Amino acid sequence: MNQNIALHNIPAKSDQHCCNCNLNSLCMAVSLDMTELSKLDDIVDRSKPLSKGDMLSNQGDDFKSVFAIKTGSIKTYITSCSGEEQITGFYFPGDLIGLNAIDSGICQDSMQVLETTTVCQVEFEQLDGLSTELPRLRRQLLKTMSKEICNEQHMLQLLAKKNADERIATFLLRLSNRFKTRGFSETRFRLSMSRHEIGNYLGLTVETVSRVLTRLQKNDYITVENKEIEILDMKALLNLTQGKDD
Amino acid sequence: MNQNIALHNIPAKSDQHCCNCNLNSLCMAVSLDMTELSKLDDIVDRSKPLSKGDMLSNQGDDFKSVFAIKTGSIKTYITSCSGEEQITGFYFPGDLIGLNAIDSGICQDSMQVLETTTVCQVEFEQLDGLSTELPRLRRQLLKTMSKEICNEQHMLQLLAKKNADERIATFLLRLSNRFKTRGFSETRFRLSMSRHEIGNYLGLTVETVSRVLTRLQKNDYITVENKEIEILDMKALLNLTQGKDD
DNA sequence: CATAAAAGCTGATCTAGATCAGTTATATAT
DNA sequence: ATATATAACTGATCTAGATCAGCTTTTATG
Repeated sequence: MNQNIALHNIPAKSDQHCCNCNLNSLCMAVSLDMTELSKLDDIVDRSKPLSKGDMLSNQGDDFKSVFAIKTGSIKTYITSCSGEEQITGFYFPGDLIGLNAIDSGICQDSMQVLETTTVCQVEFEQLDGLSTELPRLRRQLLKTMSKEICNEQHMLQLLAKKNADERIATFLLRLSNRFKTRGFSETRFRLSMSRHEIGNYLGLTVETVSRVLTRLQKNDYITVENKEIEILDMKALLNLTQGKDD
Repeated sequence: MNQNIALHNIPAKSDQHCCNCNLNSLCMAVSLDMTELSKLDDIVDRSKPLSKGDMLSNQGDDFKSVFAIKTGSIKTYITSCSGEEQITGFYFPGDLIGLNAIDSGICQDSMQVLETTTVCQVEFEQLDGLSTELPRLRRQLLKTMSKEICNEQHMLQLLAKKNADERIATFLLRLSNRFKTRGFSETRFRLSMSRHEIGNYLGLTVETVSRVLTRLQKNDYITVENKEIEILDMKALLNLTQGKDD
């Protein structure tokens, strides 16, 4: 039996439902049952793949939708009145972004695609409406925002207190952890962002990012080959993040 | 007629209801009508005044309640595994704190009273329950968290990109703004936190905080007398926050 | 009220990381 | 495949703010 033909018999769209999505245990759909999933599914718009550089939102836009990432990665950044950019986060499959615009009704940050990426778009008013009948969805939205606040509080600590080595080590371990959660390798992964973007996010210059990565490689904590990272000594990196240098 | 006696005829508790609270247009009660306010009132516990140094929560505690500040001020901070503290925010009357624990069910930060302070305590499970019947309350909780995320994103930018003068100027103007919103003077106020705490929050040492405050005073942008601040030249401070030095 | 402790200020020195400058490698376009 | 632009790396130098040290002022305590 020809597998290709068999595949053709299955409508391509069949995977394109929340109930079949392998991320429904990560995104806002977590904890919903089949009936609830289908209600969520009704208000989700799925995009064709977006290309590197595409914008999901621009700071100042009217707030309409939130986005759940299916594949790829996205950076969010705020632009100060003097035009300076500050990257506020990198997001991966299962992440839900855009909720920070609820208060003002205006997009508070810009969202740019870092590599070929697909997203699920949900109009916030519809999501908010659905959450009135699905307590678990309501709770999940609160949880998502709560977690986002905690993440940012840890970033505050990183920026206020940690040196360059500690920042980079923390960054790599945090990525490693997030990839692990998503079922990818925790020791080998590809950085979809540039050194410049890493530096911007971590409050360091490109040069410092380069130097630290080189140093970590010389210590045999990691190997770096362009955007490919392999973590060789997780424990050493973890010690670094805690300010120990032995 | 003796006013004191007249006052005695009014139960002391009469002000102690959401419907009479002068902060009900600032805290989570914003946008609730009288009926809704009274339902919120039913689940609010009001504390006797807390003293400087008292803890509202300790990082790691089970999450039970959120707090709305009535008078005074509170700092929140996270403690890293190596025991280092990072102040994550200063909070004033009308502010609602504790929502960042929703995700984990564990208090993610410690909350300490900076001066004599009174708070309204609300069990989160009750608040969450009430929010199912009061859409405006539900929306307000989302807004509060959304705003908190945006605030922290601006702090990320401050810590990643701004120099010491810009950080202090931004800090003072932000305080000024918050006092203004609360009906206090925007040009004269008292810092309830120490120089050490300001430095910790802004990623600076105490010495640098002192030096910058002295410098701003020498430039006639502000006057500093211990904890009393007067802003003399709002525009100059604003220019500073935008990285202009003329 | 006296006294100890904590908070705040200021000068001198040091250093992590920024800045500047140049090279090499990679990605994109022709 | 070749040219060009962009990203990444590395060395040399500079500097903002940390660190160290000593002093003064304010606050807390018996």
